[in-house]
Amino acid sequence: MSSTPTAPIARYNFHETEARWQKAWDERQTFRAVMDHAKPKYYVLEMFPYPSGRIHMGHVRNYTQGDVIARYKRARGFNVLHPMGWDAFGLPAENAAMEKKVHPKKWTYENIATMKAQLKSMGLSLDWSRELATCDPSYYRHQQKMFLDFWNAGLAYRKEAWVNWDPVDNTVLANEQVIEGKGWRTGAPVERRKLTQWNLKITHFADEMLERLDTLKRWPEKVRLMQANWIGKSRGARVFWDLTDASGADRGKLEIFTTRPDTLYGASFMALSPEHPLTAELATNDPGLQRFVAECRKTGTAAAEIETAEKTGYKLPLLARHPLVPGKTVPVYAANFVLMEYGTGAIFGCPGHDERDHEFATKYGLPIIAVVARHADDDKWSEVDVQKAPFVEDGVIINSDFLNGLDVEEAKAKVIARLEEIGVGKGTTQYRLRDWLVSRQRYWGCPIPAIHCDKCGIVPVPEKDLPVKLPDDVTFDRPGNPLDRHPTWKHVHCPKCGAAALRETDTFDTFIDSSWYFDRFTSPGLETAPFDREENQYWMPVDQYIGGVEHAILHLLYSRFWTRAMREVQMTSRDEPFDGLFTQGMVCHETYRSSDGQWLLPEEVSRDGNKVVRLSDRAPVDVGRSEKMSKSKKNVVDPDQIIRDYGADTARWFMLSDSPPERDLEWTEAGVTGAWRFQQRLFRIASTALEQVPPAGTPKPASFSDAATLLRRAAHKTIAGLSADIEAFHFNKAVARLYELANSIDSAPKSMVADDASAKWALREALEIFVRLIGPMTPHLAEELWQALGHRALLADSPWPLPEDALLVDDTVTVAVQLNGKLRGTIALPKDAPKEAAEIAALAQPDLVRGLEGRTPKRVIVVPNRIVNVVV
RNA sequence: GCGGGCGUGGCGGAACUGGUAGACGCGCUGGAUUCAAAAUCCUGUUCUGGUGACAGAGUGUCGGUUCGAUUCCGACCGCCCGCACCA
Repeated sequence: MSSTPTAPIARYNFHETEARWQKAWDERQTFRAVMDHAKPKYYVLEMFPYPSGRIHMGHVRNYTQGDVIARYKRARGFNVLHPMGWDAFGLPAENAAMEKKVHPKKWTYENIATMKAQLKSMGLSLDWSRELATCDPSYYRHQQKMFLDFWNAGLAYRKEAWVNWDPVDNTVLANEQVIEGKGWRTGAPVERRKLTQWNLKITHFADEMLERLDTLKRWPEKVRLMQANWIGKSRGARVFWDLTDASGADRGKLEIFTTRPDTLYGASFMALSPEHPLTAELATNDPGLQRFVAECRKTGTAAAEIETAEKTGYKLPLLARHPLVPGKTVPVYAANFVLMEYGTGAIFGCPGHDERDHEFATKYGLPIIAVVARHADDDKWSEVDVQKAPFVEDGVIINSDFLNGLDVEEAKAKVIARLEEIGVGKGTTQYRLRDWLVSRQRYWGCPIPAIHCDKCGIVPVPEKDLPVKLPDDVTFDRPGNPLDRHPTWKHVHCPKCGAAALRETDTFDTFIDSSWYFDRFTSPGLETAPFDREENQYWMPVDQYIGGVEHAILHLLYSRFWTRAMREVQMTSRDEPFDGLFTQGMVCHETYRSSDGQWLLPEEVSRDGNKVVRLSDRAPVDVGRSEKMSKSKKNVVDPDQIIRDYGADTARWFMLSDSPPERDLEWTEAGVTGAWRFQQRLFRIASTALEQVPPAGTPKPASFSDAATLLRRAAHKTIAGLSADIEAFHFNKAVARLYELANSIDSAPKSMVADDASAKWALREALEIFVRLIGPMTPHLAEELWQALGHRALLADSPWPLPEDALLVDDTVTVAVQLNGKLRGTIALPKDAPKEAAEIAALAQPDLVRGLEGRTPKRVIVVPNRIVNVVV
């Protein structure tokens, strides 16, 4: 028998294993969350997906990260809520309806079924019993009810405003759906239209939402900054200027906003937005002005166009009286660079100290007055020539009567006080944030529960009539909103007077659907309310939210608003929905192009030496830089295929390796096979070690050999380090630590004395620790090995290992010996050795002695347990 | 223009509050195993010089603080992200 080769250790069969454990978790409802006041709760949530058809690698990365946290927290004894749902309303469903002649509902639910199966194959620790889809009337009925409550509380209103209109699709577009001035789907230049639309009063909470950003300690600084910039608070003043016509007759007041009231004495013109009501009024009998306004409207909103667009103005037949300088008047223009949406739609021009005003004044030959001088030493200052270029720095106020000699900040306060005193202005705060326009002329969205009655005006749909359900029998043969042309749906009776009336045919922006789904997860299926107060109180807020940084403003801002709106109508007492936020990086891949410019899929090309060729004809391929995976550039890898070829654990492991989770990850074939090989290697290491370890439950030996202690130290240090890494989202470092422990376990048997029972016990201990530590990352392999180790309970139900403190510190340390700050050698010292001993040992270190060349040390710096630096 | 981030081997990336730069992985080198290959195992791998012990250089560039700087400060160069005619 000795000539018979030992049977090769079986390869890890991930197909069979992963399916088996997924079934086990499913059957035992392992991840079902139930309220339990005896345990601390932990709510882990990843941004729910839009059911576009198939999951992509971005999803895989997002849900893997969330699953690591969820499984880890669960092992640490938390009552974890980790739900999943579908952001199921939206434009792509309608586009599919038009292009593929399939009903949006059918298309959406089929996609959900496909994607759910894909997510299940990843082995995520999700509570699927709480699954929801926002397109389900049982979900959106509550949304409609909340909207009515907000309306009632004055947080929802209709207003006429300039909106982005796609002339091909015949619908309003959100700002984010306008890319470089064109509709994102049609590519048609977006028009500006004045329409009456529904808005939510997000500005009501502008200041609170800004202030509270500072308290979101577990949010990325970057996201908080982006939100702060978006809200855009600036302090300044509103100033009223009396207008006259050329003959001096009174023409009313003009209100402007400025952040630089200190430069009021430098005013040389006034400028109105082309969309300002006064401009419109004057245009009625001024064809030249009409042409000017029309011209301004044509200018695109693209950054490049704005940058290069010349400042142009149209002189109005008006003069403005300076509020502080009796007798002084300045001309009034309509100007293309003044935005109606910000401030009051009117400004005063101070060309001496503003780039834009300077350009305008130069063009129209207006006076340029210096009112701020450069601050010099002491109380001195030097005037700056502002004729060629404006002086925009802080300085000392000059040529400004009672403000002279003050610095900018002092002058602002003083001039505001004076304006208020004489009643021509007041200090104010201005926000960049605008109210949230939520109407969409689209079918596949939540109907807005309102009725238009000729007699009663806009009437809310009575609560008993909710939900206003979307009709199924609609057609997509023409562009525009199918609800609007539905034969019967919109014809109703007014709930107030009973007369014939029309239903609102706009639907809500889908960002509303995603503004409260995390609350709904606390009470899925509840019919009487959006959520049960007690359940909601128990589970909310979300402890850890994970998603892409592309939602830094929109979704996260809207959700923060919706939470406050619910508070306003006494549904909750909460201010913020997300306690912790993590924004993950994108998944990228090289791009490939054939010589005729066609994009190629990664699976269509092959590396041939150092060249890349097309598989079909070996033609050379241009390799482009790594970019975010996108269908349009075809640089996508299908998660399904990866899971089929390598298994879910491999995909998960690769997603966590190497790249820090907040940074972009480059998907490579080599990386995946590397991850796969490690899974196989682990299985082999464990199988080999299992042959040597004592049975489960063998008592801990009274003493340990050196080899045993070495391994135990490695294992216990890994517990401590890995726990810290996971808490800090350093998954790449956690992976590196696990490689190290795997290497230790692998080499341990080789250095083990044959009959060292303590080392064998330590080997089992290290293996058990290792298996528990990989549990959150590669749960299937971990369960398999856990069972192989002789455990009957699921690893998913087993607690996280705790390190023995005594094993976390070494009793000897390696101390570096430096000569003039340069490393010469190292010495081994007992931990916490006295400084004197360290110095003596260091000065005896042979490499140092040689380096000293007989010189006497001038000074010796000893940093305990770290370094001894000898200075000569 | 404003705001923010980042520059470390051939590559992805480590390095706690200033204390042995390059952990871990990929790739590559040489070797073992094999008829051969794949897989696996062992060895080496920042650069330059040297057979070698070793020496010198080195974290975008230039300077500063310090016994000691990837880390702190100043100036510059490059890349990335967000916002942008916001008064």
